[in-house]
Amino acid sequence: MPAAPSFKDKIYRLVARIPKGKIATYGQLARLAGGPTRAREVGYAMAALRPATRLPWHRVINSKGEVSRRRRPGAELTQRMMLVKEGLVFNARGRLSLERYQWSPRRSGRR
DNA sequence: TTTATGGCTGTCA
DNA sequence: ATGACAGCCATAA
Repeated sequence: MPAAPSFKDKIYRLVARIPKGKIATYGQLARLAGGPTRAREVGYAMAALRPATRLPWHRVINSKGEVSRRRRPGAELTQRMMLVKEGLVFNARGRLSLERYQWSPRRSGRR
């Protein structure tokens, strides 16, 4: 029997499911992983990814619909560029419409 | 141990 | 709209 996956692992699994052209917020992922108050850990989990990861980490943004600022400036521009490349459109204030782009996971094997 | 720092978020002024 | 604050909690030092 496999050990229960950690919160972090659940987050990674969820991120892997976000389809191209869609985004999810940190808080949303935290809720889906069963830790409604642990959004910050989601951000932490993203920050811990290796540069070579295949996870679509760039599809994770904050609740305001914008790319979060980080410690190392510049990387956020990369993220934004990747999203634009996938066809998402930022408005004049540098935000994405959550209405339009937020991912709604379909109930599948999870649970 | 304690303190500081985050890729966060909701509430309130 | 913006900004301060308080919860949140894993990591690092």
